[in-house]
Parts: sequence; C-alpha cells; structure tokens
Amino acid sequence: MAKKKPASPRKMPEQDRSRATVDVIVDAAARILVKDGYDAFTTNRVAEKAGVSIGSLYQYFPNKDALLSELMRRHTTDLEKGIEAMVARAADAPLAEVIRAAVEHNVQSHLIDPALHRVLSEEVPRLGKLDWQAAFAERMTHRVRAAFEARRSEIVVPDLDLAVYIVTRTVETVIHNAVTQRSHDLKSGALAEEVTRMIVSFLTGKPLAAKRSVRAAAE
Amino acid sequence: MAKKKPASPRKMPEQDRSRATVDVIVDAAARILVKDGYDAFTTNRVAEKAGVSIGSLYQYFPNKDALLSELMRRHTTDLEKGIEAMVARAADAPLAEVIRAAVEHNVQSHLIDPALHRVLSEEVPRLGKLDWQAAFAERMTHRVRAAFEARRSEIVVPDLDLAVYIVTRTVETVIHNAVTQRSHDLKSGALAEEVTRMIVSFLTGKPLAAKRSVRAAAE
Amino acid sequence: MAKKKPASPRKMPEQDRSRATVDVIVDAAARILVKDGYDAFTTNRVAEKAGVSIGSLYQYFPNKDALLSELMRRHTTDLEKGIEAMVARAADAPLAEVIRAAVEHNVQSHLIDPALHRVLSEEVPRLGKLDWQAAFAERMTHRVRAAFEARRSEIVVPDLDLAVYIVTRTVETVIHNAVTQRSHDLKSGALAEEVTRMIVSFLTGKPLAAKRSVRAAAE
Amino acid sequence: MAKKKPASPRKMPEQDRSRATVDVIVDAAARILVKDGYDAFTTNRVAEKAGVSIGSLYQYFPNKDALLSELMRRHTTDLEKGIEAMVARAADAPLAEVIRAAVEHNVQSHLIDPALHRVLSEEVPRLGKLDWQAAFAERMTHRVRAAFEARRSEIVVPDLDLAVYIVTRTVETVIHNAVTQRSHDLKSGALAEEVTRMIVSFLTGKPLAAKRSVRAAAE
DNA sequence: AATGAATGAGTATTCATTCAT
DNA sequence: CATGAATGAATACTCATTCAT
Repeated sequence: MAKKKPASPRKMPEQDRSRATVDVIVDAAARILVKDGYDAFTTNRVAEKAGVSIGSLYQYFPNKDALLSELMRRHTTDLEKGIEAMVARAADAPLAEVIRAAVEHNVQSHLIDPALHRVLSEEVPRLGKLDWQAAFAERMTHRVRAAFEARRSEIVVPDLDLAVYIVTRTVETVIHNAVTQRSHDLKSGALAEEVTRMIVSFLTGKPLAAKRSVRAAAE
Repeated sequence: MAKKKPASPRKMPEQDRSRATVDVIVDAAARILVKDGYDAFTTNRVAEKAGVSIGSLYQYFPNKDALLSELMRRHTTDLEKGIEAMVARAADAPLAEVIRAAVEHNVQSHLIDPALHRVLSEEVPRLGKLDWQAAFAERMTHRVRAAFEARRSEIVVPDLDLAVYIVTRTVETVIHNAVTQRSHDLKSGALAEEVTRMIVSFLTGKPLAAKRSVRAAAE
Repeated sequence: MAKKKPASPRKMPEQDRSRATVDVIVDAAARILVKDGYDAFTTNRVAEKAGVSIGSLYQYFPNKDALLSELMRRHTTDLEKGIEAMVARAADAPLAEVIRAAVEHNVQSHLIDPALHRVLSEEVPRLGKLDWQAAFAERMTHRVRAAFEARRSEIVVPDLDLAVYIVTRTVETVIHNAVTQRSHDLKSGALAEEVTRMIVSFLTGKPLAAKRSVRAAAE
Repeated sequence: MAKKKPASPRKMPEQDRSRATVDVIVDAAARILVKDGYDAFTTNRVAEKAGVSIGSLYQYFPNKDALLSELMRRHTTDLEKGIEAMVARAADAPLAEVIRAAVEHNVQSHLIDPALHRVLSEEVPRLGKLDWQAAFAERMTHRVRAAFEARRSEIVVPDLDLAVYIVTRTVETVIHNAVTQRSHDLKSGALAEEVTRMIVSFLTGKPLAAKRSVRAAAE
C-alpha cells in the first residue's frame, strides 16, 4: 500500500539543453493526457511523442510518477500565478470583497487549461489526489485561514478551522465541476456571484445583497 | 475515449450456491479495494481472496468492470436506503427543515462504509466517475429539484438549476471529504449544522439563526 | 505432439432419448461451426445452443474432439451415400464413363452441405486433416484402385498407385475448392466436364472428345 | 468472421542487434511449428525458445499473427525464388515445355522446407489460408494466365479461366500432398512426369508421348 | 549524455473438463 | 441420467524500467 518511489526531478537541469528536454517531455505528457487520457499515458509513448528516447526521459525523471508530479507542479504553479498579487491587493478590503476576489480568481484559474485540469483531477489515480491536490489545498488553506483570522470579528462561525474547510472545499469543487458541467455559468459570472453570496452569508450570518440577479434588478 | 464493454452480471444466479459465490466475490472485491487500493484490485487477486477460482469470477462477471459496477451498485443502494422515507417525511416541512434533513441523511450515508466510499470515489478511474457517480448524482439532482420547485417562493436564487447544482455539489463534496479529513466534525454534527446554515441562507437570502453554536449560546 | 484422447462416442445410445440428445448436440455443433466458425465452437456454447447442460454433452462425448469426430463421421456418411450404388451401376462400364460418373458423384457430394464442408476442411485444425480426411480418402482410394485394376489394360500410366493418388487428389481438391471459388462452374457441369476429360486422357493417353465445349460445337 | 488485426512488423529494426533478434524469433517460431505443431506455437514459448524475453517479441511483432505472417512471407519468398528466371527462360518455349518447367519448379519449391510448408498449409488456421496462400496463389494464377494467353491457340479448353483454375489447383495440391504421402515419386521425378503429361494433354487435347515410362520403353 | 534494445512480472480473460447435487 | 457451478492451467499482450553501447 505504501508508495514506492519519491517523486521529484532527478536533477536540476543546469544547462539549457537539459531544460529544453525536460520541457519537451512535460509538454508531450500534457498533450497525451489531454488528448488521449490517462490510459494512453505511458512513459514510452511520452518519450516518443516528445521526440526523445525513453532513456532520456528516465535521465530526468526517475519514474513515471515523478513526471506526473512535475506536470502537476507546473499546472498548479500556473493556477496560483497572480494569487499573491490578489491577496496583497485585498489586504485591507472587507470580507465580502476578499471572498468575491478569491472566488473570481479561482474561476479564472480553472479557465487556464480546463482539459488538463480535468484529466489531472479525475483520471489520474491516487498520486494526484494525495500529493498534488493535498499540497495545493494546504497552501490555499493557509492563505484563507490567515485572511479569516484577520477578520475574525466579522465571522459568526464558531469553529474557524471548520469554516475554512467548508469554504475551501466548496469553492474548489463547485467551480472545478462547473468547468465541465456548468461552463456557461462559469463564464457568465453567475456561478461566481452565487457562490460568493453563499460563502459571505455563511461566514457573516448576514445576507449579501444580490447583485446581478434578476430579482435584485426588479426591485 | 469511450469505453467498450457493457458491464452487468453475466447470468442470474439460479441456485443458492451461485448467489453465495457472487456475494463472496463482491465482498472480497470490497475488502481488497478498501485494504489495498485499486492497484491491488486484480481479478485474480479478488478470486483468490474470495476463495473461488478465477473461472467462477468470470462465470458471474463478464469482465473486471462488471464486478466493479456491481460493487458500486450495492454501495449506492445502501446509500440511498432510507432516503425515500426521509423525503416522504419532509414532504410538507419548511425549506430549512428539509435541507437539514437532507444534509443529515447525507452525513449518515457517508458513515456507512466510509473507506469503501473513499476508494470508489477517489481511486477508481473513469468508469466510477462516469457511470456510477453520474447516475447517483442524477437521481439526487432530480429529487432536490423537485423539493426546490415545491418551495420556489422561498428561494431567492434566480436560476433554480444553478441553485440545485451548487447545493448538491456542495453538500456531496464537503461531506464526502469530511469523512477522511473532518471525521470528528462529521460525527459531532457540527459540520451538518454549518453546512445546513450555509445552504439555507444561500437559498432563502435570510440567515438561519445559529443553533448549537457557542457564540449563539453566549449571546 | 501426440494426440491425447481417443475420440468416439462414449456409449451406444440405446434409448431414443439418448439418441435424440446426441442428435440435438451434433446439430447444434454443426450450426455453430457453419454460422460462427471454429473459434466459436466451444463445448459450453454447443451445449447451450443445443439446449442441454454441459454435463449432458460430456455424457455422450468424452471430449471435444469426439464431438467433432462424430460430426465429421456423419458428414462423410452423407457424402458417401449413394456411392455404392454408383459403383455397382458402373461395374461394367468403360473407363471414361466410370470416371465421369465418379466425378459427377463427387460434385454432387460437395453440394450437400458446402458450408459445413468448408469449415470442416479449412478451419478445423489437425484432427480433421488427419483422422477424418485420411479415413475418407483411404476408402476412396481403395475403391478407385479396384476400379482401375479392373481396367488395367486401358490405362497407360505405369505406376497404378501413383495414378490413383494423382486422380483422387486432383478430383477431390479441384472440386472441393471449386465449391467456394468456382461454384458456377461446379453447378453448370463445366468443371465436371473438364476434369473428367483431364483424368480420362491422363489415364488412357487418348484425348476424350470434347463434349459440350463451344470449340467442339463450332467444328 | 473477418479478422481485426493488421499484421506487419511493428518497427523496422535499425540496429544489427535488432535484426538479429527478429531473425532469432522467426527461426524459433519456425522450429516450434515444425517440431511441435501449431498448438505449441504460443508467443511465450516462441520467445523462450528464441532466448529472448516476451517483451522483445512484442517489440517487433504487434501480435501473434504478425509473427506468423512474417514467417509465411519469408517462406513464400523462398518458394518464389528463381521463378522469375524460370519464367524468362521459358518465354518462347512450346506449351508442353513450359508446363514441364513449371511443374518441376513447383516440385523443387516443395522440397525447400517441406515440414514447415506442411504445418503452414495444414495446421495454421484462417489467417494462413486466407492471407498467405491466397496472395501466393494469386501471383501464381496471374503468371499462369499470362503464359496460357500467349499460347491460346494451342489450348482446347474453351474457358481459359477455368483451365487456369484447374491447372493451378491440381499442380499445387497434388505436389503439396505428395511431400508427405509420395515423397519417393516426388524426388524420382515420376510424379512431375505424370502430372505434366496430364496437364498438357488436358490443355492441348493431344496426348503427350510418354517419356520415361516403362511401358513406353517397352514399345 | 543519449539511445533504444531488452526485460519480465504482471493482467485480464478463455474454455475444456470435472463432479457434487 | 441430468444439471450447472466450479475449476485452473494456459494465453496473448502491456508497460515501467534497466543498461550496454
């Protein structure tokens, strides 16, 4: 049951050629995953598609999982890109605004490479769930917790950890699934709007005035 | 990307002996999945663990997926057990109460065989995601939609479909993940409480008076 | 390399019910072979198609080869039906006429159940070639040899055994293959005509006047 | 009933080592077929006998049939070796001589690797019959037809296609079977002699003077 | 470093045959 | 006699990984 191999790039590519090779391999891996699914994701196939020998692949990745890990690392790096800026910007904003910004940022993230995101989240077995999503989630959790603590007085939920857990889970999954099942609402902003409302009223105990909703417009 | 095989029991067991064999196989399958994960879930291993020959396994299940399907079918049947009664009972109850009942029922469901539930949801590839969860989710969606429509006037969310989507996703995932990550809050009822609050205030636009929370008690 | 099992019906069916069961099994076997080919010819499938249990099949046939053998025996019996009469009738006829009669009889035989004949000859492995065709061929060879010996003086081929061999091989294969590849010529009689001519002139050293040929008609 | 798999070598061996491996595999395949028959012809057994891993076998042959195909291709290539020269040499010769040359060439072909030839023709199912023999036969048919057309005036058979069919079938099968059943006559030339006589008199309608026969010598 | 030939344990699945009921 | 549940050796084929060149 225990996992066998660690999983990190075997060596820091020090030369440009090495870096180029690594890139070419990771790109091929992503292309195969997106185009043909996890079943077609074999090391030999990746090497072939990348135009390098299987030996070269193993020069840079000690095993299959390491390659997958690197691919995930890059993807999450993309996802998190801009989040620091967002956090900084919202430093002193009221809770509702922070939540809105966070939700919208999350939505943006999910529009980066939805196909890859889907495969990584749904088709790739165990490793994905455990190592990748866990690490990503952890970082998110920390940030969200800090933000909540800074606004503790506005929050009615007694157990802050629980609040953080519920909010992060909710935002992540609702948006994630919406990529494939509610892409229209995702793009229109309707989903972000409602989710934000839900989170804010959950945290503050006060309803957030509906913003773009038909009902609101009618009043 | 489409799968080829159908996946239903090969033959209806006609004798008691057959039925017992089928059970013993499905049980072994569940045990292996829970104990050793999907990677260890091989037909030969299942047969061995079940104490039957590999031939017997294939007598009743035309292929591996069929066995997995049956396992899932049994599990979801367990999950849905009692839901009809719950629905009937809550027929005329106010929205908040219906939500609370539904959430609590969902929590109960996830306490039935959490380990199996986790493997089935997270480790099992494709088939699981698509066929099983989809069908289960669909049934849930229908029920929830009906309940919402019956109380349309209380609900402030303009797009009812979107509301259904958000609510079902949220309840399902938050609780599902809590099984492994927040089992204490799941058992104590704290999670159900907060999630219910969140859903209700989201739907009605009015905060639900906090019930068992420390803060509420203090006021 | 050696063959494992003998292959003959396990017991003489003494009761009508037994005979009926045997028939039903053999028929199912033939149907499967013709319809789905040798690959689909499995004992379980035969039993199922025959509407009897696999156990019953093994009651009457000790193994798969025995069933195949019986099927072949019946088929060759059909093939040879009428040959005795033909031989008797041609007892005192001149060589050319005997040949013609034999060829035409062979053609008739091959029109009895051509599909079954084809599968039996082409798809069924080893056993068929060795046991069945060998025995059939042997009986044929004997008859033909007797006929040739009775007309030794008309035959110019020095080695009578060789002549018998060539003639039987030729007639059998040319006609057999014609079933699938020259069915028109087989039915029209053109093939029989030419083959007869070929054999007769080979044996007697004298050309047989062409009979129905266009060329002959034109002269 | 149609077969699914294509069947050609998976990759062109680029290094000498590869070529050697392919050869060693094909040789082992031939040896097993000849020595133990088609039933013993399993991919694992071939790999073992060849002294390579099963993986190596599949590196060069995508499936079992591909290996069989390559084996057949090599065998027929051997069979056809020298036929072009023969054809060229006999370009302007009289019909009788062409036939004699062709028959004798066919005899020679069948003495190349008779045991392999027998297994390939008789034991190997479907694929063998259809793909291999068919292609071989087709090439033969074309050549024979061309030769006949060039000498149309000498031939009395009205339907040339039928003549070609009868002649090719006869020569092929009579000789083929003689490998195992009449090897003496095959080597002595007696069979070739008689078959030639038969064909020539069939085509021309005139008896060919017996050549080496005892009877002829006595007159 | 790069190559790609080689490896072989492991996987799903089939099917002739047995035997308890 | 009949049933059909049970058997398990055997088979084709995959793919992550190694290592000689």
